[in-house]
Amino acid sequence: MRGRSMVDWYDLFRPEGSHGGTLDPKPDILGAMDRLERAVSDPDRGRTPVTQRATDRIKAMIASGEVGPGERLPTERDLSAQFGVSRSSMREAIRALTTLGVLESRHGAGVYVTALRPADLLETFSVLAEVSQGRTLLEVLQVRRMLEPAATALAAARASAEDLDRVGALLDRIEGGSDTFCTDTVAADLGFHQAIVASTGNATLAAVNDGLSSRTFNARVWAGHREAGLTAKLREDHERIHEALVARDPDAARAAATVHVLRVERWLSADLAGS
Amino acid sequence: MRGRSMVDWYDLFRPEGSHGGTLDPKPDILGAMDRLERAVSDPDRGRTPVTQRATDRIKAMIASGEVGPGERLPTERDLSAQFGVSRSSMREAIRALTTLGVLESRHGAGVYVTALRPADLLETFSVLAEVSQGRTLLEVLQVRRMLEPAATALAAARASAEDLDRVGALLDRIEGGSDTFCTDTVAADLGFHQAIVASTGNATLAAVNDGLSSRTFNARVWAGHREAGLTAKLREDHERIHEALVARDPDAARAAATVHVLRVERWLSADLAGS
DNA sequence: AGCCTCTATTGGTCGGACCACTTTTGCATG
DNA sequence: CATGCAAAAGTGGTCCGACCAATAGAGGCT
Repeated sequence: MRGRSMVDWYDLFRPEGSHGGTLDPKPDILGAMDRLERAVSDPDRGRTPVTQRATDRIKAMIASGEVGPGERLPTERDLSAQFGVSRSSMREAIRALTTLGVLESRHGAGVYVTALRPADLLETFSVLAEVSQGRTLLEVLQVRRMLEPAATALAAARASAEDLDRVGALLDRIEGGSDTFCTDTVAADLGFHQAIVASTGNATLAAVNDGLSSRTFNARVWAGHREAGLTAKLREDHERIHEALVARDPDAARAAATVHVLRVERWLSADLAGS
Repeated sequence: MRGRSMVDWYDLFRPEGSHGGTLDPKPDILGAMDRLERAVSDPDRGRTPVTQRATDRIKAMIASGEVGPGERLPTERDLSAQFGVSRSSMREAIRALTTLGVLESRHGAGVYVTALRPADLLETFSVLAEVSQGRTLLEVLQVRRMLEPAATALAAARASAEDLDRVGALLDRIEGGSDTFCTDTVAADLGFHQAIVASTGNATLAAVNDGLSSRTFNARVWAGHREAGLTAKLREDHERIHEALVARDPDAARAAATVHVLRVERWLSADLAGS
C-alpha cells in the first residue's frame, strides 16, 4: 500500500483536503487563478505534481457528472488552458487515465470517457497474469480455484440457451486427441471458460476472471499436456463441465470446474518443480 | 475486448510480428536505425503510435531481463535517443507503465522498475470498486462472496500466531455499539479483512481482494447499519470470524465469512431498492 | 572522520511548432 | 434538389528546446 497512489479515487468524495476550497468559479478564470497560485509561495500547492492535479481534475469532472460515460471531453488545448497546465502535462494526465481504461482518445476526433464498464477498467488487470512467473503463477491459479467453481456453478443455474450454444460451439473447436499443435485450441479453450463465466450475467466477475487468465499460460498448459500425451484428459474436463451446464446442475458444475483447475494447478506445480 | 490494448504483453513472447526481425544489434545504432526506418516509406511502421512502440520496447527490456525488478532504467533522454522518439513521447510511454505499476519514477533520481509484485500491478484495480455504483457494486460483492469465504478458510489453516495477533488487534479497534461516527472503525474493518486475507500467504489473492474492497463503500455500510441500529450485528460477524480463525477451524471460518458478506450484500440490495 | 555546501545529473513542466487523422463545410455536379 | 467529392477547420500525435526542481554525489570545511 504505497502512499499517494495515482488511483486515489477517495479524494473525489472528500471535501478538498487542505488548501482553502476554491469551489469552482467561472471556468474562464480558472487557469489564471492556478497560475496566480503557483506564482505566490504555496509550498503545499507545489507539492503535488501538476500532472496528478490534472488527472484529479478530470476524475472530478467524471465523478461530479460533468461528463458522463461515452461523452466527449473538451479539447486537450482547452483542458490545459482551463487547468492552467501545459499541454504536455495535460497529455500525460490523459495518458494515465487512458491506461486505466477511464478515457479513450481517438486521433483527430477527441477524447472520450469510456463506458466505465468493469471490462473497461479491468483491462489493465491482465498484466498480472502475463508477467507472473513461478510462485505468483501458482497464486493466480489458486485464486482461480476459488472463483471458477463458484462461477461455473452460478452459470449452470443462470445460463440462457444461447449461452449454452455458444459454450458448446467453443467446446467443439477444442481439439481432442490430435497431436498437431493448433493455436486455435488455445483460443477456444480460453473462450470456453470466458463464455461460461460471462453467462453468469456478472460482468465484474467475468472481467476479473478474464484478467486471471492468460493466453501464454494456456499455451504452456496445452504444450505441456501434449508432451505428456494428456490432452485427452483436458478434453474430458471440458466435456464434463459442459454436460453439467446443459444439465443445469450447479453442484456437478462446481465439481467439474474444481477438478479442471486442480489438474492444471497440479501440472504447474510439477512443471515448476521440474525446471 | 478492444483491439490493440495498451497491455498487450502477448507480443513479448511472439517473434516480432511482421516487419523483418531486427534482432537487437548494437544498442548504439538502434536510434539511428529507427530514424532511418522512419525516413523511408514504411506504412506499416507508421501505423502503430510512436508512444506505444516505446512502451513495447521498455516492456521487452523487462521481459528479456535486460532490466530486472528494482533496477534503474537509462535516463529519459537516453531512452528517447535510443528508441529514436522524442522525450515527450518517451515520457508518455513511461507514464503509461508507471500507471500500470510496472515502472516508478523518482524526481531527480531516475526511473526504476518496480518489484513487479502482485500488489504493485493490481494497484490500479481499486478504481473499479471506487467508481462502481448500483448494479456493479452488487456484482463486486458477489465476487467477494466467492473469494472471502475461501480465503478466510485458508487463513484459518495457514495463519501464523503473529497474523492472528494482528487480526485480533484490529478487531478491538472496530467499535461495538457506540453511536458516534468514527472513521477509525471503517479503517479497522477494512484492515481486519485485509489482514485475514494477507495471512493466507497468497499475495495475489490479497491484492485482488483489496482491489474489490473500497473505503467509501465500507463507510456507507457502517453508516447504513448505524442508522438502523445494527452495528452490533456487524461486530458479531467479525467476532465469529476471529473465533473461527483462532480455533483454526476452516469450515467455521468459511461459514462465518459467508454470513458476513451475505449480510452486507442483502443490506446493499435493500439500500439500492430503497433509493 | 563527519558534516556541509555546491554542482552535475535527472525527472517535471512549459510553450510552440508541425504532422496525421477526422469531421465538417461547401461547392460542383448529376 | 439531392448527391458526392474536395477543401478547410478541428483535434489528437509527435517533436524540439528551454528551464525548473529534486536528488545524489563530489569536494571542501571543521
